[in-house]
Amino acid sequence: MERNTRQRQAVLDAIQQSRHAMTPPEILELACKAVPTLNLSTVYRQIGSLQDEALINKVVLADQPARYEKACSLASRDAGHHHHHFHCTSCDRVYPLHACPGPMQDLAPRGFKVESHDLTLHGLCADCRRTARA
Amino acid sequence: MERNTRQRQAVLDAIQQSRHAMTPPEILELACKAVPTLNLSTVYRQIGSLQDEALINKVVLADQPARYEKACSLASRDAGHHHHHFHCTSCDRVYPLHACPGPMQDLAPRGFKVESHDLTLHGLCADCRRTARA
DNA sequence: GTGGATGCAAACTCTTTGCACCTTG
DNA sequence: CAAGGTGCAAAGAGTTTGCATCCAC
Repeated sequence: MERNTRQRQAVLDAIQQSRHAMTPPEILELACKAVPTLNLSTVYRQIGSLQDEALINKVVLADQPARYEKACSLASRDAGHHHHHFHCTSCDRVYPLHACPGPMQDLAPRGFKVESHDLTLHGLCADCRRTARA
Repeated sequence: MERNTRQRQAVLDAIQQSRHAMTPPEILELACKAVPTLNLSTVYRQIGSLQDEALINKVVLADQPARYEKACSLASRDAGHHHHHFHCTSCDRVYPLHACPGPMQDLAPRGFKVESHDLTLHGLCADCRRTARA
């Protein structure tokens, strides 16, 4: 898939314009504003090719539906820049984080070899925290 | 659910005897050795009540099927002792970890409030590492 | 004996796929 | 015009539920 259809552009735009990772139904809803006939199957298919082309990343958190975010091409590291996520327990949005606690070999039992890690923080995002205080 | 049926005992035994977290089909397969007529629905229902009773924990890692592990009642902290997991990329097993890098408030953007975190390490477990070296 | 648990089948959610029609290059 | 994409509907995994039967208490 690489043909530049309206559907493809609508899906890509939806994901790139959002500050947080979105689920396929959310992507559909947003992209439908540009292409009303857009179908969930097409969203899934485009999500598939956009991932292959490394334009977007799949973000799956424990016990959460799959979400997709724009691949932040930090100009430096070519493929999937290592990062983590923050999950707001109030609005249920997932935001990218740019910090990382670093290597984790010491947390594993002796004999285990750590090759990578995933970290998710849960709490209140700035918007929800502000609202909660009002 | 609290009646002590053979099915309940078989499901609980299967989960408690394992050193690693198991998926529902794995639990079924193991528990079927004790109760051959055991059904996946029953496994799911028992998993549900065992969780309510805090005898087992659900472990869901990104892009992985749900798994269940015995709740390690460290005698100290009553409910769900905070811990993380190690996922072996070779044998696909999930092991509990007992170490934790600690609080993570500094990794979140300003304005965000961190309340908890999930961490998963990926790599080779001791068994697979040993095999790989042979 | 009776209410809760079980087994089976059907329903549900999320995702993928087959196929005829439509669109991009 | 031809290759590839789209929309719809149906098929698949994983999990839940309705219901008649069964069994622990």
